[in-house]
Amino acid sequence: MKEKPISSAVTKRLPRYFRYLSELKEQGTERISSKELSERMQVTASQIRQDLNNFGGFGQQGYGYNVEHLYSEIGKILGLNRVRKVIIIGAGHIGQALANFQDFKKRGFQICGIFDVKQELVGQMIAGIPVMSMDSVEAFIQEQNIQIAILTLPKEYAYETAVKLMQYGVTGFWNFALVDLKLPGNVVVENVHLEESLMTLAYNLSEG
Amino acid sequence: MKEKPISSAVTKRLPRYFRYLSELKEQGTERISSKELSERMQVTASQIRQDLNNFGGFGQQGYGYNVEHLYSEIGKILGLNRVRKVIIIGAGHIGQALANFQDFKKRGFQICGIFDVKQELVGQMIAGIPVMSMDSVEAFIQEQNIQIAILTLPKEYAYETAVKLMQYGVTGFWNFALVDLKLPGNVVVENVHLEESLMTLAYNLSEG
DNA sequence: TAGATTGTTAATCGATTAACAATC
DNA sequence: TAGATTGTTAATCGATTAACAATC
Repeated sequence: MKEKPISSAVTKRLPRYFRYLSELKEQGTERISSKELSERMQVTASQIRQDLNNFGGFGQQGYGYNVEHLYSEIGKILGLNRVRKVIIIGAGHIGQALANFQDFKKRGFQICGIFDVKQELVGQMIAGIPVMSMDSVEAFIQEQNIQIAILTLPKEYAYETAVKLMQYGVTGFWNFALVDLKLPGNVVVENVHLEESLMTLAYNLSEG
Repeated sequence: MKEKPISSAVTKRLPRYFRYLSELKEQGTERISSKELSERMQVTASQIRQDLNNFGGFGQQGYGYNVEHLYSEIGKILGLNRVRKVIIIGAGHIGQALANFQDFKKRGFQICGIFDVKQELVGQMIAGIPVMSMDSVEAFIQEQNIQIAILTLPKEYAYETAVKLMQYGVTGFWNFALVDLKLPGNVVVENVHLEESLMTLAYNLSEG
């Protein structure tokens, strides 16, 4: 049983396939060929077939892919079929916006609490979720069995906080702080570096 | 004069170089070799030298790179040395969070206005910026010479709105709506698809 | 069956890494 | 000068695209 590791070039494209399939499903489209999908998505049909075949043969010669089935398979591959408990660290503007982010539920992410070091924020409700003190985060993670932390705190505190949260049991981070978290051990970090995205925009604008 | 197009693999790494150089500068480091920087950034020294040499020879044999100088050069390449006028379309949670995003100013992005179709939001102040009606966006863009629009509106309206804004004079979009904006003509679109980032996190968590 | 379209192998292309002569 | 480190060419690696036999 040799596990062939799938390149991140491929896995980063999965959510986009998932999105297009979700739209096709809503439109009531029953089947789609790699060629048709490639035209919509502006990629090559070859790439679509190669990508999907990393995970299995979901299509059928002469027919294409069944939209409903492929959608559900990619959902499973992405791990969207399970529920995950999440906390937000930092009740600032971005933390608040994310607490109100409606897509979480749809994707199995359950926001259980928001934490902040600022005592004056504690007790406040954000999107129906109470802001709690960072003092209580350890007990909360362990009692509630929290897996994921969303980091929306100043970059200065991101690393030390992440290390502590790991020790309490967190295994995944959605990191909005502008640092590269080099964490020891087996954790997953997904970065959203807004500032870098903004600079890329600036660069491309400067090109003409 | 043959303009060699620089691959996006390279240009997407520039903001990260910029960030590390900014940190080095703050620490007071005067010079750095590609080898030293490669260790900090966890990339190869070869890649750093290759990347930088797309834009010019910023280093010096036997010495390395002058931090201050390289920082400023990359800033110029990224186009951070000019001021750009920006509006936010959509005064929802993400729009509000971005209005409060402090890094804009630092990078030459000047938020001039926030627009929303909801009349009850009009007149409200967000981060010292007034929310205006979408009815007045055309005149505003033209009078104020707005270049960039940040799209934080429901995906259903993103495309039609973007097309209009283009016609009014906007040349760049920072798009937070979950659609691939295929816009006609010469505009720059930088996407921030939070939902896709979240799915990537889910996928990586599922791997173990 | 004939036509369509997959799954997969082979060819191409581009990006990354290694190596080293040039030079500060 | 000797040592360090660049800029750049060449080698390697990986990802994308093309092609086509298999098959629904």
